[in-house]
Amino acid sequence: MTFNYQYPRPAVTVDCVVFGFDEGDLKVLLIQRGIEPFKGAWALPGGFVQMDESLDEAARRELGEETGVTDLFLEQLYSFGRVDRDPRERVVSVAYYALINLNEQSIKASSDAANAGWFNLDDVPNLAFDHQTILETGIARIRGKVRYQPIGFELLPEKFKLSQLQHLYEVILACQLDKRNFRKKLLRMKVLEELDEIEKDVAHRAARLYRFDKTKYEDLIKKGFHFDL
Amino acid sequence: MTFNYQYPRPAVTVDCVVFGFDEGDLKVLLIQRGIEPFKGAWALPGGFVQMDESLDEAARRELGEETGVTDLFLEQLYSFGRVDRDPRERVVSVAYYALINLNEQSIKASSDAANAGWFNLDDVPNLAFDHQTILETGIARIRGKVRYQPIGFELLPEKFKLSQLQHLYEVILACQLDKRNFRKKLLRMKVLEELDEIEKDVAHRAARLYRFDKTKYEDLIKKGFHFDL
DNA sequence: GCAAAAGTGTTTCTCGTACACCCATGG
DNA sequence: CCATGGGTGTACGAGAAACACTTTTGC
Repeated sequence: MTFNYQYPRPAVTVDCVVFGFDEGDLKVLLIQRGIEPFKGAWALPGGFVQMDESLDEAARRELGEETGVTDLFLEQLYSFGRVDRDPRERVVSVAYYALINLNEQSIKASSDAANAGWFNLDDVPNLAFDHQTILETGIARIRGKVRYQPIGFELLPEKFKLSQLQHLYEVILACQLDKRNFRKKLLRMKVLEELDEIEKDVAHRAARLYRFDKTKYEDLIKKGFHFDL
Repeated sequence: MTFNYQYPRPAVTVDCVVFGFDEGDLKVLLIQRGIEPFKGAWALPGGFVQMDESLDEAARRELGEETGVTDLFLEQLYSFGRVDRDPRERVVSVAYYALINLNEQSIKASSDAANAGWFNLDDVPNLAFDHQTILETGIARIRGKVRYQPIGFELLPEKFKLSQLQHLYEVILACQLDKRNFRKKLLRMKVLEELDEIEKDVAHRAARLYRFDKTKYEDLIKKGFHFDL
């Protein structure tokens, strides 16, 4: 069975830049391609958009199939349409980026792809297609967005220490932050809920745990509050 | 002649939200549709992506065909892919937004479309397809982006008065700004070149003209400078 | 008692904000 | 001389930045 159209059409795919944070490093999920072209090369997870699903749905479906994770932060990134970005034929790819906490979730490390793995951002191999560009666009996006949107929390467990949060920002922004100033700033914002719990079984003073309070955050936004760094 | 594919494919279009500023108001360019569906309704300019052009090229070509303007600020906005966004068939639209100065450029007010016109933002009619959503996304984008990227200058003539710039910001951000503080802030940034020229033939004290210095701006960026409001 | 991370305050300085009057020009 | 918009300075307060020591815990 084939489908006939009066004019030629690009194929439409979604590709996902999935960022994970595993208690120290920011990583990205890659899939090793099992078929040509670029067989054996690493690539971003993705696939064709079906006719009965929206772009968002396609991205979420692909991610579920390839990682087993369905409940994550997912946002459209950019669409890539260079004429020759796929050697076989014209393909337009709508890229998404996702944020995931690698401690809480257990990620299905493979699927129909030959292999899958988490790569440290400065240790990424050459990627298939224009996926290097897509990845760079994704990195630029979270670098920019983390400063004025509370997306960092998506990469942490629900309950976290302030030092974890600070370290996350330091990794993403590639800079050093002052502990006291960081704490003052975050706590002054009033978007963190201070929990009664503290971490357990550590060989040093146990840290207090916090939780991001989305409700409070949204209330503040309505009042004109701007999250900033 | 028809084109046959093994799997069905969405059609791919580009749609453009073209913002213009005409010495007082922020406007958007709309086209009155000459054909079904939504014949007679107003819509964003746009059209199908050809197989031999990238998405950016498609947007620029459509804009050239419908407005006669080719040299303008154009940036990808978002891709829209709701399954039923076009009643005829599945269409994925990659939306762009463009900024244009309506004083300097003379806009070809029509083309193959039945009619075209500039609409004040709070005077936009019901739009075809999901173009209302696309327009709102575009408005949200410039509202957000104008604060931390120097895109406002794209809407002004090359040489402008500080009061024009301030008024532009007031319109886009829908707020009042203090004249003295606004001037101090902008001049402190050192991205404006103070020209020797002043405006002519006005029934009041003539204003000094300024020009945005892109080179200085890019130098500052490299040094870690952040444009902000 | 030592290693390792948690937690805490003060000072300085920059910048955001609020605010009112005189200036230049054309008609 | 009047209407219109152009142009300027200061005082206050909030928050950014810089900076070092004590606390708690497990081993």
